[in-house]
Amino acid sequence: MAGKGDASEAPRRPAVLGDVAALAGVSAMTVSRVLNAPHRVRAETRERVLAAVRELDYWPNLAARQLVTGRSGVLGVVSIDTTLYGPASTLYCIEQTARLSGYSVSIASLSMLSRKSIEEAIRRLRAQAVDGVVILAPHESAADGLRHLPLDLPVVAVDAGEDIPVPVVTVDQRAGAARATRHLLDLGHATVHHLGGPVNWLDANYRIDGWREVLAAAGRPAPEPLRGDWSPRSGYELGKRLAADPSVTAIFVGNDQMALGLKRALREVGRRVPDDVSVVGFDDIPEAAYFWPPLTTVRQEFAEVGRHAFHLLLDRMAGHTEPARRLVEPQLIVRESTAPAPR
Amino acid sequence: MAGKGDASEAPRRPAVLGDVAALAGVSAMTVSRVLNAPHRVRAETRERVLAAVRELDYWPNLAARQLVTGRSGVLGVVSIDTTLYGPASTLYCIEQTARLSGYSVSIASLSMLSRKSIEEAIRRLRAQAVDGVVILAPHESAADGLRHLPLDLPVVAVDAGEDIPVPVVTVDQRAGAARATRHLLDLGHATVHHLGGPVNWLDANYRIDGWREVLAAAGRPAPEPLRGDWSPRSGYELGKRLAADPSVTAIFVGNDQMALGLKRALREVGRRVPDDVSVVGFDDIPEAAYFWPPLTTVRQEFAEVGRHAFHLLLDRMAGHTEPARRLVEPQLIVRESTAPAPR
DNA sequence: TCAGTCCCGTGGATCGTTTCACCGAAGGGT
DNA sequence: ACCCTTCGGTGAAACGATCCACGGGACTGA
Repeated sequence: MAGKGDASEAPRRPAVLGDVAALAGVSAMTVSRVLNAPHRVRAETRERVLAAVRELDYWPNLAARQLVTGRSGVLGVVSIDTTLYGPASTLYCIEQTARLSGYSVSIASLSMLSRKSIEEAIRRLRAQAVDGVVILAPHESAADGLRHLPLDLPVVAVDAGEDIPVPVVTVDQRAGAARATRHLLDLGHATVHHLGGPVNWLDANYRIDGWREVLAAAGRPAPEPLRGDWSPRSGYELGKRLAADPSVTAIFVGNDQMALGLKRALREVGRRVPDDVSVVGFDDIPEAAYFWPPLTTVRQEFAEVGRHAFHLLLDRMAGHTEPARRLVEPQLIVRESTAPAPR
Repeated sequence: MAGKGDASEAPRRPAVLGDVAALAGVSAMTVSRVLNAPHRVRAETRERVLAAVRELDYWPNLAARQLVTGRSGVLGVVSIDTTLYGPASTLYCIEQTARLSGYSVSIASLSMLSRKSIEEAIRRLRAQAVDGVVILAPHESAADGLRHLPLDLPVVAVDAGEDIPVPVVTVDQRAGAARATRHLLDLGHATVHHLGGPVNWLDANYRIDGWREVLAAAGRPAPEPLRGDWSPRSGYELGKRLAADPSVTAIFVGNDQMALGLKRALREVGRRVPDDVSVVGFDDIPEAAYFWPPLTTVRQEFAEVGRHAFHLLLDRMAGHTEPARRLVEPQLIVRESTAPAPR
């Protein structure tokens, strides 16, 4: 009545290293070698061991391994709201890249960035014995947390400020904003208004810097920027103010979602895009090309950011400690929401 | 020159349980009790131990704990493309909920759902000794993977099909689609066309079922549904076909992004929404309220899905094994993209 | 045949925590 | 003064993989 398979499969206890060794007729040491330094074992023996591994569906117990090696093969990612397009994309790409190198990733998302919440998240990840951490910290109040990190934990930050003791990879927000602004000036607009992100978001501030610099270089007045919260709603609310001012003909918006809200506000008062006012967004979310009109925007290569972050982290874990700042170039995507200034 | 703090802080070896016991003047056993069953220790002793814990900044080594208990306090989430709004929101909420109960979450995102890739992801998570797994598997080809899960691992699925040996929590897609379709019929449209998601996505199919049922019940003809890939681009491409047919006056679209693309196609041939044709989407992404016109759509409460998934998983881990199917009610959000049928 | 490699086994220590069985001491209620 | 409960200590054995030092065997090439 044994059916197929051996009759003694009742226990179902997951196989351990010793079982593999026994089945392959080798010692535990050899199995361990096959797993961790395959080239040091003769091909024939190696095959025999691997066959046993497959046969028993053996997978090494990471906890045991970690206990002795001190390494876990797990990376941590701490991030604010992974529902946002940017963090979500970056996270996704970090995970994909990490997996190819045999790492898993554990997440700790924050509903709020502060020194306390970051420290708390790091502690949780560290308790899990992650080998390294990527912090997605596009927030000013995160900087404080980043300056007081435990020194023995490899960390890299994404979109963090300057003056940070860890490597940072970030999209060159300043350059992106500059490109957007210059594009609008080149179209003949007298000046460019700005609807930016929240006050303590670093990207928001860098974008304002880039925008201001270009205006200054061109000798144009820089209107006071408005600050939204990234949501379409805030773009709409603040957009109503801009829409009411007939002198504004060009608006650079801090992200695509707010641009969407802004465009609705413009439409509601009968101002056409791009005929009456030109709009440039930021991010190039998948929807942007299908807004009406299709949105001119600045594309951020989040995938590249993720890849860089991972590789910088690997460097860190390998002991290289030069703090680097890796800039990823954004790209202006010209679509149909911008046009020459009306006269 | 010791400054503040003790002079012997050179070694910096993280404290272990024994250190705490020594400092508090109790045995290791007592420390362990304080950590795992605090009520079994007198308040005074407990305080002394906790003080030592704080003093040494002690955190238990999870690997060691896990090695003996077999529990890791880590949950796994396997998901397709966490960049999509639905999975991202669900994941976010699972993580938030899990954290409150002391669990961490580890992710395994898939670029493709198949039995093989699911098994592989599960294996990776299981090697990390996760205590349980949530699978976000809105895909038909995932069903095969779900039917061959290891029996000893607590699993719950989100958005999975029927006939699955694990608990499932899902939004009631059929009901959502039915509501959308009925809404359009109530407005006097002769029939409702459908632009759906990819063939092997379960939600897409359930939505088609719901749409068909309502049409059948009303005795209306059901046009052949078109199938996109969720992207605005596909909504646009397929939308051109619908836009070219003057007899279509009402379209129910499988998600908001495709609805966006569709609306662009309609606009390009001069058909107005909602005057000439009414459009209903699905998901209620944050942008939907700011599309032009604001999109009538079916809202999915992903947060609730995440919470339910987590609690079902807790049940499973506690040993309750009745397979449940928990339905979350979607909600029709009527905005301005729908109107009475033109005559 | 000899020296030099390369493979692989032995036996046990190690990582840090939980858990077991048992027992002693202190304190409260009757 | 008795019993019972609660609190806490002892000492050691797990958990499963890695790592160490060493040495013996098999193979190669000259």
